[in-house]
Amino acid sequence: MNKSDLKMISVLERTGGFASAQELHQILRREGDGIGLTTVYRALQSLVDDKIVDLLRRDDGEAIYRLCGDGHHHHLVCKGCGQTVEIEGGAIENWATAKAKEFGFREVAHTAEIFGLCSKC
Amino acid sequence: MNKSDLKMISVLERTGGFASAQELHQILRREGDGIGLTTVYRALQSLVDDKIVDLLRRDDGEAIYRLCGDGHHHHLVCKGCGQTVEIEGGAIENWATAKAKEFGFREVAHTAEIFGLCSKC
DNA sequence: CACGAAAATGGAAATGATTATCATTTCCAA
DNA sequence: TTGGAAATGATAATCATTTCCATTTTCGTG
Ligand SMILES: [Zn+2]
Ligand SMILES: [Zn+2]
Ligand SMILES: [Zn+2]
Ligand SMILES: [Zn+2]
Repeated sequence: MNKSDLKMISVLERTGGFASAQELHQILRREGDGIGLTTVYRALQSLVDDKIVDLLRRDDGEAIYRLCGDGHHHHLVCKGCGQTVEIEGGAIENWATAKAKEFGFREVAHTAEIFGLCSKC
Repeated sequence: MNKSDLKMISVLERTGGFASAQELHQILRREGDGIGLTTVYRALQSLVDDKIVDLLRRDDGEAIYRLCGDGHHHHLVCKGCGQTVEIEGGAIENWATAKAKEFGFREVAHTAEIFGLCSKC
């Protein structure tokens, strides 16, 4: 956890929803920070490794990042403004376990996200 | 649905699980087909538009494609060999609807996939 | 069959995100 | 203070995907 990591956490907090590495870099530059693009990528990767930020993909494949709470959870994401709500998996957790067992799969993990328009959008 | 589209369906059937555009192109070339990379991308995109193949992303963001049955369903994917089983969403469908309503989201869609190791791997 | 328009094709160049290099700077403990 | 490790950032390299454009194929019509 070095200086750049903290800087990335700070800008992610301020921007709220998602952002790509390139966008975060531009934001910092605009604010007068001379941080290099290389360092932005390195810091984000480090935060992803430490499970402090989530990495997901835009439709075009570009990586986007967001701060993410501890523990296992899922997301409800607004397609309009990017606002993200962390939610419990509820019944999904059992569903995933049951389906995996049914087909003889081991060491299972799962992903589940809901996309839609929030009340403001 | 032109000649190239059918060719891509054929090679996807033969390879079974996932494959990237580059990989599918190489396979066809190896088989003596002189198809161009551009055409491979075009055909795959067309099949995705027609919902005949699924597009998802490798960890590094590269697009991978797979044949996909009709209607809404989810997947159980082997991390080892890529074997994919199409499964029903079951409890997920209600979970997604309920969570969306709870937070005032409209026009919702969802994704859910389970990853693990199949009995052979 | 012959002709022309429209669609399909594929090679080459352009694009753009991400990663690799590498010289320089910053940290920090001894 | 100092020597080495870690961090930094400019630049170049990579590589999937898209764009361009000239050529070929397809296909309906006369
Ligand atoms: Zn919104
Ligand atoms: Zn879960
Ligand atoms: Zn397997
Ligand atoms: Zn579903």
